Amino acid sequence: MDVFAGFHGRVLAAVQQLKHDGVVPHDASLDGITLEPPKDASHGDLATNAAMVLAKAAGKPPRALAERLVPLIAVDPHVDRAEIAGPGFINLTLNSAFWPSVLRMVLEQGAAFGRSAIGKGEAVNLEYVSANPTGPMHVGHTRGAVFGDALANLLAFAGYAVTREYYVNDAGAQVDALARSAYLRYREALGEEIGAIPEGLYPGDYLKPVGQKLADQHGKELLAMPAEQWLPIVRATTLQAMLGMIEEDLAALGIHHDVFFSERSLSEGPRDEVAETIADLKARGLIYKGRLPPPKGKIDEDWEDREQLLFRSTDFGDDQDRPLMKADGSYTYFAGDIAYHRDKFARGFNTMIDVWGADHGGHIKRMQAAVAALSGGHAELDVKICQLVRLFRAGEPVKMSKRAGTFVTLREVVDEVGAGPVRFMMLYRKNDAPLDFDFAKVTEQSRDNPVFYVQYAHARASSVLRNVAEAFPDMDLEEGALAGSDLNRLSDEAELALIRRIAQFPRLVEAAAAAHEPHRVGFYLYDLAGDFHGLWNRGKDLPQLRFIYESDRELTRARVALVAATKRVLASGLGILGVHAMHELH
RNA sequence: GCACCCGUAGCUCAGUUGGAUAGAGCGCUGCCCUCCGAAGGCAGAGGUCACAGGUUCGAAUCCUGUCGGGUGCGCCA
Repeated sequence: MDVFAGFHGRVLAAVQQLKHDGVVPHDASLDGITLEPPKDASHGDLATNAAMVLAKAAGKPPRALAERLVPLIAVDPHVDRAEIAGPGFINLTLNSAFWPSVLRMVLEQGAAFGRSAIGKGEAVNLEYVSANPTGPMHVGHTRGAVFGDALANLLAFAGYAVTREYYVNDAGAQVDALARSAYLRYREALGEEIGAIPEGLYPGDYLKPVGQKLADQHGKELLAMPAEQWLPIVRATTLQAMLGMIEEDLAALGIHHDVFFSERSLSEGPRDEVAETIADLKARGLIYKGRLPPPKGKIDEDWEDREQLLFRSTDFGDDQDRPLMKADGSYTYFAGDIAYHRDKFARGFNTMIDVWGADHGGHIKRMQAAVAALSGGHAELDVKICQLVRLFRAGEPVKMSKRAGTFVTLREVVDEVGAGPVRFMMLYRKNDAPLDFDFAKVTEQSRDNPVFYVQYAHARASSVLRNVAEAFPDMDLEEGALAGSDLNRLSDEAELALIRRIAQFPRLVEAAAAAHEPHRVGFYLYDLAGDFHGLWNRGKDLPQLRFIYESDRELTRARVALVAATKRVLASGLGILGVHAMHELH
């Protein structure tokens, strides 16, 4: 619940009054009216643009409207002053009783502070990671995994019912290649000399245990079978092993999915959902047989013009219709993906979010077109693209090559710097901007490293609570008890600045959730930590500003309440990011 | 050629969905501290928000075009 919601209501009520008085037309829209803390603190605690938004509809200058609104708003007992400023802003200065009430709210609500109901329990399907199950996860997958997971946390915090889903690409030719690779390892496990792994197969050592397992389970019986027979067996065992490995990799980052959805099950389950989907789209008149122009910009010698089954994605804003069937008669990946999203819709999801890698940006429109088509416009798909991560070691780029086998795995990164720093750094950037990840930087203890800076703030707050327990052993440090302290004693500008920042947390959560942008939480935490450290530093010069002030027990108690509230919001924010809040640095 | 993303301080990036004098960290300059309550602190300089138009009370933000960088462009997933 936004701590400022009451004031927003007050502004809207004032506008209604003007409508009632005939100053503003009844049909004037109130949509654009905002009430938010201004960037510049000299503009008061809250500012509304109501007069400017309504000026046109009312046919009156903004400042004249503001004159009418001010007295209506100023009756609020928490509003000290309402002033007209600039082109027609109304700036509100809240009286000193308001800020302590915010702090009290934080301490009384505890972990619930900042939680929101804007999601209204709406079911959201969030699909992320979905890495091909052909080996361990590498660092390139990490960003999307962390992003998706933090976004899920954020949406849950904002009141959505989130399902975390992993689409298992277990149907393509690559999975057969994987199975053949495992079969070689199986023969190897039985003592055969297999030589080098052929081109096109997966050479990684991680398949050796799979080969061993196959040998343990099946002995030599697979050797006697024709490929059509052993392939499904080996494939199933290998996929299971790969998924187990991926789940472990994800668990190292604290990531757990609710649903692993098999691509293969779409067409090999009890129903052929891909065929159903195509029939569905056909019934809607969105499928036809036609030809596509050859791809431009590069010469493809294998290109041959042919008639194929196409989906009319151009009807929904795509710039080309898209094929559903390959030359050999099997479905394209896109056809399966449509069926998959149709399945999500059938499961009751009207809001879907997919997290994809940068190389799939060109597929957004067609997938959104498909979702619009198969849901009759009732479902919405947002696709979040995570740009590349560039790895650095002390400023030097880390060279990676999949072919040379020098790529860095997710596990290596987590083992080296820890899950928390990895998560925080991966989230400390907009998802659609490239990200530099420096192994040295994330473990550095300085203000330059936001992970450390935020963790330090939480640890420092914890430390204060430990110290106060020594100075005042009988003081009840539970949040609920601290809420009862005399918070009016907090009057220093640095203290108020910190409270103001805390007060913004609920609004920030809602904005970040609405925009699907978890990175905003990370930046907020950095600012919050800055305010907290700043207050601490003032206590360095001015001992009377220190949190623990032994000659004034009640003042100490009020300040400790502020520290506890800060700690709470830091912990909640870190919780959204999925980063464990540390009580001590080491 | 087309589509999408990006272009903000010397560097790395935020910018509350269109608000007031565009912010932070690093780097730079100057001053202070060396306290023990763990990252030293404070202040300052630094900007044509790539460029040109448009929309309106008001644009870094929305629209059009240009330039520059990235990604992708049927039968891979």
